[in-house]
Amino acid sequence: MKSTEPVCQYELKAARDAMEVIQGKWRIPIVISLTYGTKRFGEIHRDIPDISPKMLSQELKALEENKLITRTLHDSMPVTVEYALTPLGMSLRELLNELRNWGKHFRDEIVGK
Amino acid sequence: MKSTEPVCQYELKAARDAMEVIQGKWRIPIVISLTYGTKRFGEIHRDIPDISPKMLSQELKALEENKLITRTLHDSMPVTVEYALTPLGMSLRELLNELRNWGKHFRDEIVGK
DNA sequence: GTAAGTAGTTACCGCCAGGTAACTAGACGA
DNA sequence: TCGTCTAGTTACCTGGCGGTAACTACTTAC
Repeated sequence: MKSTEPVCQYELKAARDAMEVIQGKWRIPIVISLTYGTKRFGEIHRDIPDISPKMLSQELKALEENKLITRTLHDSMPVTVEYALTPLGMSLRELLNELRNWGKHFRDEIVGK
Repeated sequence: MKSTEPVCQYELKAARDAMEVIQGKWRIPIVISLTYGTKRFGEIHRDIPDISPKMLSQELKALEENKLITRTLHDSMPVTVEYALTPLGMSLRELLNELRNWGKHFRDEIVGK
């Protein structure tokens, strides 16, 4: 028996691309937080209390580099910064839904039982 | 402004549960390989040539512990071992589809442009 | 007896994701 | 002038993910 599934090589690559962008402990939570609308640094931090400012800052930069979010600086009295999903970031919606659905399913099946 | 999205805490948790199981460089590729049917150690290895036997063995164990796959030993002439998806593993189908779809989309948008 | 194919295991090592703690810097209010 | 809000930055450290190489143990074929 030689190479088993030549077909799946392309499929594998696409899934890996997605995982690379999504990978890590904090990116998914950050994106989910932003699906509820534009938010400031501190607001995201309040949605995800156990992230450190260092990690939040670092992951926001990474997401911005991947064109999933935008960073907008407002010159208001105390300088505020607004983060928002780009269309590409919003296109994660379906994937996030499946992630949540399966997460619930998994918890019911394994942790629940 | 205080806590921003009390709703999203439950959603966040589910997505995190899913990510924890899926996380890492090799689990998704292994599961995808097994969606094409029951396979032996060497066959999976041929589908994913750049994984080392150590990592493959390690990740297969983790997937088995999470009840996503089963390991069956066959006492044939050369002992063979068959890995197969459990129903829970198969329930990843939709999530994997979204992962692939979005991976392609991302590649078109970012790498392509 | 030696090579090749089954399915792994073991030892060793490096890098970086992620955590903690402290610090920065400007503006506002008491 | 001290505390609090804004939004981060910097230094330091640890654990584990993942890589490489070598080795195990059994069977069949040459």
